[in-house]
Amino acid sequence: MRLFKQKEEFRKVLISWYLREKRDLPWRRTSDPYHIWVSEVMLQQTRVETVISYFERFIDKYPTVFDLATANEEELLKVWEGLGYYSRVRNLQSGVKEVAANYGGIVPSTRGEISKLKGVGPYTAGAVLSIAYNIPEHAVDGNVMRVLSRILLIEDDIAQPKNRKIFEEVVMELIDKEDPSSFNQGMMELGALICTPKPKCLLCPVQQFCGAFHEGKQEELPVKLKKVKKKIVPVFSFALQNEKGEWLLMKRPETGLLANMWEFPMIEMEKNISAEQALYEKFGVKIKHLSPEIRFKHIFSHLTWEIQSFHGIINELPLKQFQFFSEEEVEALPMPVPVLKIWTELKSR
DNA sequence: AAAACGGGGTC
DNA sequence: GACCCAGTTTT
Repeated sequence: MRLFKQKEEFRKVLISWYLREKRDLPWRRTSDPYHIWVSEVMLQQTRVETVISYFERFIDKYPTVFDLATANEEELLKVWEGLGYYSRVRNLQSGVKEVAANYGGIVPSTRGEISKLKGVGPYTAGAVLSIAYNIPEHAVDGNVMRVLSRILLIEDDIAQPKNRKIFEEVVMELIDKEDPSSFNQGMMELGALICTPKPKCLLCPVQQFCGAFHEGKQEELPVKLKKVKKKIVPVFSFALQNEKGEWLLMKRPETGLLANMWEFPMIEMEKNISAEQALYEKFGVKIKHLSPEIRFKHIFSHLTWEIQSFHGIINELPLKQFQFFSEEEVEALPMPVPVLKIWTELKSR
């Protein structure tokens, strides 16, 4: 392909564009591998603008590997609250603990070692190695696959896991050995700013290298076939107070959806059961008066909750496994966004 | 290989 | 409503 003869020119153009146009982001003001690592984990499936404030707060609170290694898990979840994919932060702490214990607090600098850390997959490994240590390793994310599929007219389905290897091999052929950090970040920045799903080819610094542009196929690439059919799950949510005005919250299981987050008791709605019946059957609690609160949908990547929330007062003696919290205590617990939404609504009354 | 795993911005 | 975002882990 044409590009093969112009690899050096491509690198030069890409990197000079990147150095000129790159956004000023907090994690670009540091070379601390741990800080870079944190940013990469936060950025997984998450937009840059969303991550910025979380990153600054997180680094402020946990400036070193050792600060994070010794952090309290519930406090950690609270800092992550609203970011989503909460297993990321538990895996991150697990990985950081290993670095503190087995690597003297120094993030390892080989793909073999860093990839063994919890939460560090092929992308994050390559990103930390190239950005923090300037090692020529591939870091293939959605941006890079989109950019390369267009430049090289790669029509393999990027939703298929086995095809990721194609892009990794291309990057290893193409990467700049002198400045792999700017090369990888340049590819991603290009995907974020120019080679977007709806590409801005007229502004593109590497337009001359782009096979898709020459053939007018930039809108058709990359090929991505996977389609997910989402389930709809109707749920009841019960905000219950005891006679002292305290709130009943329950901690979700330690694995699965929203692991270890706190919520008002929630019940998946079956058949045409009433809220009162559901509450009695699941928790053995009888409520005199259950008043309907807000109804709304909460959309996850793989399912949708249709939430009907209720408010009620518990008069009878609560079971011992139930925990009640004051308003201040509730606010300190990590809660997922749909629960925060109900809570905010209740407080506004 | 496919599904699970959050939340929000955009067109 | 569909897409998709600096993906990884579990099944």
